Amino acid sequence: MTDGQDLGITESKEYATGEWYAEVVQKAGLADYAPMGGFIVTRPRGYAIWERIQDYLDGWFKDTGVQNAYFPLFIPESYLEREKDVVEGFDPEVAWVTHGGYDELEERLAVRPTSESIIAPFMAQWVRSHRDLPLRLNQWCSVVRWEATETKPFFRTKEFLWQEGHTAHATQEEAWAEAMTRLDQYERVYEDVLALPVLRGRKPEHDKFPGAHTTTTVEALMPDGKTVQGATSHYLGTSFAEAFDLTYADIDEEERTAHTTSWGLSWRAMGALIMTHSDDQGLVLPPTLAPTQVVIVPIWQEENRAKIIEYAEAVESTLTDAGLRVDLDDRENRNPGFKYNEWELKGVPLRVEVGPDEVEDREVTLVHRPDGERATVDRDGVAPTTEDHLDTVFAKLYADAEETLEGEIREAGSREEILGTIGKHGGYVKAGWCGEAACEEPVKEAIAAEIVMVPEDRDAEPVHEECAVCGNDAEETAYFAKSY
RNA sequence: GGGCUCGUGGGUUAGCCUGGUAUACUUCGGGCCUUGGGUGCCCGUGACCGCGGUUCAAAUCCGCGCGAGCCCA
Repeated sequence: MTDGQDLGITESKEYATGEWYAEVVQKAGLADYAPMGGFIVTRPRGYAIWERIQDYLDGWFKDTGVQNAYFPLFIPESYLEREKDVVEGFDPEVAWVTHGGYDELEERLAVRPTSESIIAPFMAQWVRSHRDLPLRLNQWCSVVRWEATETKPFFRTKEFLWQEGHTAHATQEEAWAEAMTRLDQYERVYEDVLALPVLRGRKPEHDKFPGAHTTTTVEALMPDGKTVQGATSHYLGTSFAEAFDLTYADIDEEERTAHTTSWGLSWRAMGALIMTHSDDQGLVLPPTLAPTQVVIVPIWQEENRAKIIEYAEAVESTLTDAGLRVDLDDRENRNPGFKYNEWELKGVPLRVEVGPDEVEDREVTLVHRPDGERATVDRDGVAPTTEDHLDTVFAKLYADAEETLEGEIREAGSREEILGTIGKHGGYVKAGWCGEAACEEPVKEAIAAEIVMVPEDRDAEPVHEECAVCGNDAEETAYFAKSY
């Protein structure tokens, strides 16, 4: 036990989720709080996770016709105003630059809260004919939204890292397909990389991206029963193209307005990752993202030390040669128990122990981070065996998260039942809904739960015939949940 | 938006009520010791969130800020 030494995690995930989360983020070395409220410093171990998420997504984007570009951090006010819905949507949380050095600027500059209004004008310039379409641009950058509400590392910070994709297409069908391709990729990155099952859906009309025709989302459920909007993909229709004059000459020489999309995933994905898999021992990472996938801890006595280190080093090169990310922890002044605890805190998915017993029998002992399961396996073929165990660790994480999700989708037929069910269990509650934002209000007021999504398929039959709140005919199924 | 709690070396913390010398663990640097779940010893570096007030004297009391966390809306 720690016995007064607070090297590890001291808060309980189950009983003090917020404090626990803050402690994991800091003690696992992912981030520190910056001197300005609402900002964080991302440390190398945290940034490495983000880089891996980037690597996966960026590769898929490029495989599907996307090109990366970079647009300025600042957006002139006059540009921002060209799409009035966007201005109104983000106005309260835009940070403004008013001075350059000692001089007041003639026109103030917005720190981008999102970049549609600076990217679209250039897309309009670059698109002349149908031959220039589709145009698919993406940028990895940070944006600033001056949130009034409380912040939490990675989940909600005033500046956050993300990617924003912006595309233009000749037809609605193509643009819609584009939005779906990106939603598929977001679902895939959550499920295959982060080991987090998600729900796919649409945002209700009153909660769409400002100016969008349709906003689609992937939602992940956190262990405290709140949902996180994991990523969004918007079909913007022609409204943005109209505002920015993004038109093209079609094959029949007619001038037509393009259909556009935008889509983004932020480092909030990391917040969901940490929150879901980690435990009272500290960080838990899936092998796909862990900066160190395997840590080798040698266990020696004075007389056999050289032999054991040599054996451990050989195991290290075998695993490294197989392409795994391996650390050999041969620090002198730390005993094995200390090292176990430290690497568990830092989220290394698999530990390899080699001591006199293993050397004697030409074996190694593997220990899974999530549950401590151990297996002693042959030294021969240790690389493929280790890879199998890493796959198993991933599967365990996914299965746990999936089990949680499946048990947390419930139904309710009345306002009281919605309130009662979410109040008692958290999670998602499906209910019939007439489509009026007004029917969300009583639920929002009472327990701060919202309609976080509706089914992707607009024609899907509602779960009940009547709106659970007003009793009128239900148009669709609303998923109510508390949200991060 | 409303309420509550908290802020002391890099991390964790004692001291605060009852004003006067700041405690310990850990990290880090140096030295010794040496390992199957946070090993022990010695030396060293290192802190009272900011501003104002009360006072001979403020980490401590008061006010205002800033920051963090929680609860409610």
